[in-house]
Amino acid sequence: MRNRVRELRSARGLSQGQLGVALGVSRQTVNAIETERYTPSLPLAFALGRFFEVRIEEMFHVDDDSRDG
Amino acid sequence: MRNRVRELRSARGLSQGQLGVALGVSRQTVNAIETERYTPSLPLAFALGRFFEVRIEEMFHVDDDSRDG
DNA sequence: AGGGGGTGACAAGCATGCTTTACATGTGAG
DNA sequence: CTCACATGTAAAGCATGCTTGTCACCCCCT
Repeated sequence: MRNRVRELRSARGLSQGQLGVALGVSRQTVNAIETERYTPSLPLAFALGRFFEVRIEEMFHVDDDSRDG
Repeated sequence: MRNRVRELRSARGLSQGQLGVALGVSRQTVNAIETERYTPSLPLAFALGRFFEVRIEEMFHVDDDSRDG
């Protein structure tokens, strides 16, 4: 799942750790999402969308590598 | 995670099984989402949004029962 | 030389999404 | 009554999200 989390985070001058605290997840989770080692859960995607004030579909897009599209 | 999947599905006259086929998941998965026994993954939420042509935030909303909001 | 912040990654372990299989209920048609 | 279909739920098992802990590399500062 491609995403713009790093872009949105660094535009706000935050570290991965700071974003993790703001979202209630670990630094490693933020890192893994940014490096696309895994796809966040729907609740975490909502938390990201709320935090950055963007729609989920603006932040994530399917990369043609998943059966769910 | 509250959702409008049942509403959107029945408005289109589809069974849970038919929706499952359209989404590439099992009938039980559709049922469990509609009865809110669990929250779908982000890829499945995307598939639902595409199928029903609604934004994810229009279809799901957090129910104050999750730390991720 | 040493310390600090930021990042990338891996491992073990627990929680949850999703599958198949299976059983129960209700409804409408023959 | 029997059949078909839609729905609700449960259990076992596999896949994945997320945690803590740890190691490594970079850059900057002292």
